[in-house]
Amino acid sequence: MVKGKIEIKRIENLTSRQVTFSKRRKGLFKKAHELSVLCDAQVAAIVFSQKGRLYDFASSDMQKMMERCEIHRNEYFGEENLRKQQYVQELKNEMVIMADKIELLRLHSRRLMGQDLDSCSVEELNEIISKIEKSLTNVRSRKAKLNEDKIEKLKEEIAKEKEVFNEGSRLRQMFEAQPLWMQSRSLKSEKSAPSCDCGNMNISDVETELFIGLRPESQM
Amino acid sequence: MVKGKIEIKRIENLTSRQVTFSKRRKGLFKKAHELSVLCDAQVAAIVFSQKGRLYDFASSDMQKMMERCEIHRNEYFGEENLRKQQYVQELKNEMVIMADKIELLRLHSRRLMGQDLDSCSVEELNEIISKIEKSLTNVRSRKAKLNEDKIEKLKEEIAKEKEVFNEGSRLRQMFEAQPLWMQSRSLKSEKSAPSCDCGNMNISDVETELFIGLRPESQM
DNA sequence: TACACTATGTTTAGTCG
DNA sequence: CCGACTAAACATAGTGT
Repeated sequence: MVKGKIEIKRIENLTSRQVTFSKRRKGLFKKAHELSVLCDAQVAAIVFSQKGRLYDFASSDMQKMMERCEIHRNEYFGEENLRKQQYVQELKNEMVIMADKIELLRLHSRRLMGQDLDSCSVEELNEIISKIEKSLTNVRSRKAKLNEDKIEKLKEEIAKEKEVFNEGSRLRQMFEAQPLWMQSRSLKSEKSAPSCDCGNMNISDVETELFIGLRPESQM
Repeated sequence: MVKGKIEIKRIENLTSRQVTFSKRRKGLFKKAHELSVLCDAQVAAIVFSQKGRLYDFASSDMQKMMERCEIHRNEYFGEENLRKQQYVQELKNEMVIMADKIELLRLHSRRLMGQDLDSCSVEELNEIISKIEKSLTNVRSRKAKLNEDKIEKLKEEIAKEKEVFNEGSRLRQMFEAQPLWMQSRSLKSEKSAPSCDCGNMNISDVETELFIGLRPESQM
């Protein structure tokens, strides 16, 4: 039984630590109680075990204890609260500004729409008219641009169509100019496979054009 | 030097009590500290003296200590906080809605002003044009109304002026139609006082008209 | 008032059942 | 795991300075 003084540092042995925790906790609360009685003071002791379990002692009502405690720490808390209130106030101010902006924009829009003009002088009306006319010009020119673009596209399409049509009619002309024996031969080859062995034909460019017309890069 | 065990009850002697308070308080905090270190626990001790003075010890951060304490005891506080946060969130949501509204109104205005039309189709442009034309009609008709009102007022003014003028010229005509002797007499009376004793005149209506002309209810 | 001292009571680490 | 035990360490009431 060798009992020596102990170092104040974490007890590594779990069991020892738990036992000591229990004993000393009890001792602490006893001392707290004695202090409160002997000296007529309010004493509270709060202990959280490693596992997060709460043990507490309070000489008088714990709630009152805590309230008094909060008076002291309210300095911090109060600041926090004030900061939040200021933030809310800032938000509200911004909202007022936004609401004004909305009202102004709405009025502006309405005037541009030719409403709420009762309070306008002739000069103001003139200004609005000039704005609207300018705007009308802008919108119309935009529309005109779009329409022109569309027309341009259509023209191109028509041009292409025409191209195809011309190709067709040119071929037909050539076809009609051919001697009859050649016509029948062409018809026959069209009906069957497109493979044609026409090594004995002298109008070779017709054949060439026929294939170029189907290639994507071919243009007028 | 008689030292015996003491009863745990309030110390009546003030000085003794204060001394004991100091000593035992120190002891309590020391024990609290030892407990926290030896057993790796969080320990807090709070002492209020009779005078209301606060002494406290906390093994780790007091704020954290209190927060953990609040987890156990504070439902009201948490709710309060949550309520505030929700309020702030509501404000923020409203602001987002307002911002959207502003953006929409701004876009509407800009379109009405003939700007930012790139993304509009021809149909949309037609709609805008029809709006603007309607608006232009409105504003112009309002302007016309104002101008007409103004013209009406001016006409009235001119009519009054004319009235006064007519009165004057009629008087002049009558004056010129008078015989010479009467003219000189009139001139003389004009130069002197307007008082005229003309009882021997037979053109009495002239005299009457002269006075009626100055009355407010007289009209052409 | 405040500190130092010390006899004595109290607490508790380690041990045992 | 718990409680009991015990001696060493500790805390402190009363006292003196």
